Amino acid sequence: MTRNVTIRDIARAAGVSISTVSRALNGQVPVAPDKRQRVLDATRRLGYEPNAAAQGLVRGRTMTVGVLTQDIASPFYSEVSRGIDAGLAGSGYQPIFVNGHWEIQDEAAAITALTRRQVDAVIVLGGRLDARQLRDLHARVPLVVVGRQVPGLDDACLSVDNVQGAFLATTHLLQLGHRRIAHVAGIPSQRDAVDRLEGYRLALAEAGVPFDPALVFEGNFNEASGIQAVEHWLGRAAHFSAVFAANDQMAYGVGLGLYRRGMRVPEDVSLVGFDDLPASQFTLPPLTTVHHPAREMGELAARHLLARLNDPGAPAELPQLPITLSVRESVRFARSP
Amino acid sequence: MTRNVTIRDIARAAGVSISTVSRALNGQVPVAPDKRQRVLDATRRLGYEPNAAAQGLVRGRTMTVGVLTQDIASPFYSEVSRGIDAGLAGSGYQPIFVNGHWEIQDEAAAITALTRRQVDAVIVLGGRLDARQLRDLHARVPLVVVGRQVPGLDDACLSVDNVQGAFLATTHLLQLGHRRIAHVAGIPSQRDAVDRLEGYRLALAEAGVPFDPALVFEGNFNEASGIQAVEHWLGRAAHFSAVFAANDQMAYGVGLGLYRRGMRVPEDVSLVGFDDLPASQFTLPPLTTVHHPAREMGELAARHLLARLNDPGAPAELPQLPITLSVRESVRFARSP
DNA sequence: CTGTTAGCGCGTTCAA
DNA sequence: TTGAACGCGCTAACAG
Repeated sequence: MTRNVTIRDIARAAGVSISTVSRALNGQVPVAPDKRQRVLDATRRLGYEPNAAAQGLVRGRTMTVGVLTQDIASPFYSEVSRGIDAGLAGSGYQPIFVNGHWEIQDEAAAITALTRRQVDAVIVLGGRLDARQLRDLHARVPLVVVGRQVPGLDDACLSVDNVQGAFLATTHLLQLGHRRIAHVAGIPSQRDAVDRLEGYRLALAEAGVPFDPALVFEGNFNEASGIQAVEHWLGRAAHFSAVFAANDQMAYGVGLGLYRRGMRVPEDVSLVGFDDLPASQFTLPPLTTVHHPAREMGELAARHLLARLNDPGAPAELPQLPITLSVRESVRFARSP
Repeated sequence: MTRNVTIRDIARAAGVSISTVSRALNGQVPVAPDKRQRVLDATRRLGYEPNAAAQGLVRGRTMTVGVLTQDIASPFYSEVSRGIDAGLAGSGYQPIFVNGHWEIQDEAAAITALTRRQVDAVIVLGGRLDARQLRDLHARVPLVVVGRQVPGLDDACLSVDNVQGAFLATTHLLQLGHRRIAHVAGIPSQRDAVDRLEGYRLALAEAGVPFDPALVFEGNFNEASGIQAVEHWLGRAAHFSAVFAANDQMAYGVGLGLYRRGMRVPEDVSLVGFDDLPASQFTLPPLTTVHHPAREMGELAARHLLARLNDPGAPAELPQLPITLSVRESVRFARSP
């Protein structure tokens, strides 16, 4: 393409030095009004845009915050990203998103890409990067980890009490009289999954309902594993009146699996999810689910980083966001046996 | 944080000049094996990462392609983005995503942000930017516009034949005996919406079914407007046996609206969507919908740009991707009247 | 094969 | 208030 117009072109066109152009544009230092005007005119006329890379090089700040997400099309992380976008709006900082694909190597490569781009801060959404790598990163740049609790990085982690959320969901079912509650768990290597299973067990224990391993199916957080769970249970004639899925996507799958077998939600089986994705308001029936404040977490992470960027001495403390249950229509009283 | 380690630190540590470091790392020019090794060692030991901004400055290429998307959490554009991500994988180019929020001003600001960052190419997903702005952009940097057909920019646009897609959907319904087919249209200022309405009308005309304006509801591409459409029709006792929604999200809303009124899909009403979002495989029932090759479009856009970046003289031609119907379970024969 | 040097575009001293 | 000059970190001639 044609060579970009640079500050020198503007200087020449306005008949001033490049430092005057710089000053007129950045507006910290006083500049004679007429010269300022000439610079502004030339800028507009030639369509000048300062080169961000050059600015970053000399200023030592690039005004970007890197966001490592796992899958740009994952509904849950998209919500967090949207929050980040909103939290950064108007701050002058720009998010740059990279994908880790839930693969340690991709994640590491993505972090490297961010580092090379000299991002001023980093937000990591989930992922498998181990604690050491994250601590190393934290040592080089302000960091917030969303959706994970990393040992030794507590004040940089923003997550929700998953045990509590699952407890809430299960208790809701229990209070409605359900006793045979099945659970579609998530990937056991992910802490969230483990915690949610834990919350489920805790709630059962508290209600004096025995835990039955046959009612737990290990899924992978995708819709398909919800279907598999139903097939699995029905194939072995397991008996249950409710299902708690470790995320909404698996709950959708459960709904479909049940439908395929001619069973209705909530008439035959009650169903509760986890995450409260926007889509869950529109499923058939609308899904009762644990509300995960994804959007808010993103926004909070962004604002927190901005605060630290503007005042490195600012106290770190990230609050833990409350988790609630969104009660909709996928749950009913258990029929008396 | 602590000052970054630079090429000079490596040079010192390895006892060579900075140009040797550069050469050893970039590996185009021959370097003595022992020196190369010393450089590599120092690099690893000090954790050196080249500053991408500085590289970009001198090379004139930043190895990034800017992606202007509208809403990072929109299921459709996420799919396209995922395709872009895949298409760029391994090329050395990195996508950087910015959001336009379907607001001309935000879009313009986002483009400016990309320009300032000296992106080597741009992909625009939808949006409201007018043809002039896009042509200006095209003049400065290789560009592909996905999901829109911009006058005067034909060889840079990648979209699908929306008329044809809607025609396919409507014809499918007609062939199954439906005569009263309602349509939830999209935002009339968006070309896709207009084209899909057009395809619907064309199909009706070809089948000799009169067009009834009372059966068209103008939605806004969100789930909620699907519900509204149903309320609207039922409120005026409109009579229909099938609904074609201009996108899947509105189709979900239609499904829910119908459910609220005690009507079942497909037993009482047949339903067809447009886009074939991943979620449509798991709705109740799985949705028959026009398959929009979103992922492929993203990938194609990326590869196309890569080709042009590597060989600016390469022929431009972007193919038009075929559009098909994904037949699932939301459609049935019309009951004889 | 290697070191020295000249910029890439910009912000920021330092003098004037 | 302004311009000249320096340097941010790096690559690419240019001499050796």
